[in-house]
Amino acid sequence: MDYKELADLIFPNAKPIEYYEKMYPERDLPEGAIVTRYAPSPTGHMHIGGLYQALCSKMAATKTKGVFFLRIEDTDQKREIDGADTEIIDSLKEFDIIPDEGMISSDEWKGNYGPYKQSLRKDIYESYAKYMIEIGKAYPCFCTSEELEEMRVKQENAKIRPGYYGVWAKCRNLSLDEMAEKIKAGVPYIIRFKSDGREDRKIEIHDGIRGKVIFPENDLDIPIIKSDGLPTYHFAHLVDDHLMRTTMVIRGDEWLASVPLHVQLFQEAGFKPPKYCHISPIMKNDNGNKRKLSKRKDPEAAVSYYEEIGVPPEAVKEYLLNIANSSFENWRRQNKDKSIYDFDFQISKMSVSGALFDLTKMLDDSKAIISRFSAEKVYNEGYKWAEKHDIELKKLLDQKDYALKVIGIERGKEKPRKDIAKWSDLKDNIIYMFEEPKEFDFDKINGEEAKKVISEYMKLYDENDDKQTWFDKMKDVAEKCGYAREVKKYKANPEKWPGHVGDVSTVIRVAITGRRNTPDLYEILQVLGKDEVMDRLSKFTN
RNA sequence: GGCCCCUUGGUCAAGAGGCUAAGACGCAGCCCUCUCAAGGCUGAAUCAUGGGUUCGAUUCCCGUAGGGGUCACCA
Repeated sequence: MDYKELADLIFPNAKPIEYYEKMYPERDLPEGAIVTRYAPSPTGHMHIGGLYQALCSKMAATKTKGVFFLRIEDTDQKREIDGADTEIIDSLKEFDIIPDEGMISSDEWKGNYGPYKQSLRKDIYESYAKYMIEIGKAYPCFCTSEELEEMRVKQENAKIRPGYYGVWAKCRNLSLDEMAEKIKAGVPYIIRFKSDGREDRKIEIHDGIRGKVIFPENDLDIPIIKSDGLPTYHFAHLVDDHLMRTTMVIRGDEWLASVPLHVQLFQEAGFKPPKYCHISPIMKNDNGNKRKLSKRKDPEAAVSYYEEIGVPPEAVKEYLLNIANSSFENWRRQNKDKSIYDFDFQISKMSVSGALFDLTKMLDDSKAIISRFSAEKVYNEGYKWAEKHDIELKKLLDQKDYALKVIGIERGKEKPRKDIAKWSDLKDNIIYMFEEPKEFDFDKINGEEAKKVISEYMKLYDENDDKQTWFDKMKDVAEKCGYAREVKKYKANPEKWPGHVGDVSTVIRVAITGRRNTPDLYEILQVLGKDEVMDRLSKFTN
């Protein structure tokens, strides 16, 4: 019995790897092009950290005219959640982080290196597992989970490093004949990697974000094929990223400690390892303690949260990009209308320590983005959101032509209004333009005095006035009622008048909108139209 | 616990052996021919800690503390 015979016994039908090597050739890409991927497990809702990884990967690939693909890592059937894969696909679409290749539904994909879903690649893994056995780098292990547990307890009690290695790796030293015998006898087994690493030797790793990191070599004979016949993460990573010709692996830093194993796997298999980039998680301050954003505890960890409160996907991305490369926000200020893909994203500039999530800052980004949207876009996005989350807002927006005018107030100027951070702010922002206010809290000028101001104003009001004329009339009203025409003059001699033109316009503002603070009053009156203005004002004079 | 990584204002952070240690969010104040939102200006606020190396360290080295990650037939 030799390795070849053992391999044939275990995987009699597996194709030689040359078959796949030919099927998935090296990619013909320009110099320096990065081939990278987002490779989530479909185990739950899409997480903001996942979106962050996908964004960074897409940025890196796009910048170098490379390839960004989506691979679904569903080798753990126990943890798999139905529909999670399509949720991931949909989320990426929603955020316009479109993969060049990868799954486009539960069972379809685009691209020449598929399937891009691990459960569909079982034959491929078998070929490569067989290959590993043939070259003497893998072997069957017959230990039961009870035996492994027992071993772990022993190791723990003896205070030695736990794991399947060295003298603890019992099956590693079985003769090939013994292995074959057990297999023929039907003893269940898994396939393990045969590590030649030594724990007392160091390996230097060059991470694309962290720089040089030194680890002990891996000496664990880790499982590569589980008893269900599917590969473990590590082995699937080796096979897939080799065959998909990945050049850069961008993933969460929980994988950093596995890099010695991974480069060893590539080396022993005779393949070229990718460049690794481990990104730090997004954290949250929990009572003074920093911790990873958690799907269970933190609503803001789920990407769906932003859709629910109505933060545009663009804003979420911009915020994430700020965290990734802080020079982004300066760039953005200089390049307000450019696509994010024009930004010179540097994966190496990413922070090594995890950033605390800051919703306030994201909302600030969001305000800036929404302020630059056209009225049509605000209308459309707001409407889409309202249909799902706020039926009353939807009703208002159903008066489309009028709603567009309302939304257009102070929009499209050099300094557009920045007062909407999320669609859930919209209704409160515009409601008084649709419904007459019911409560009026006049400020300085109230009661009979306010009535007088209003009736004087009604005498002069002409909807055809331009803004200057309109404001001059406001000053006339102020003067007529005994207030200062100019704020400045008033401030110079506050004892001379009971108030100024600002106080007077506040009366009109409150009478019309029920609020003391609103956008430009002139524009509001224009949009409301003469009839409505007179109607609202006359309530106070009758 | 072993191994690995990290530590600049409240937050995100730039930075380099010698700088008044950028910028952004937030906060405070002022300005801006009507209020807000903006915008402009100004301000308060930072190099975890103890030792070295050095003429000089926040930057380099070592230790300490704190934080994070990892040690599965999970990814």
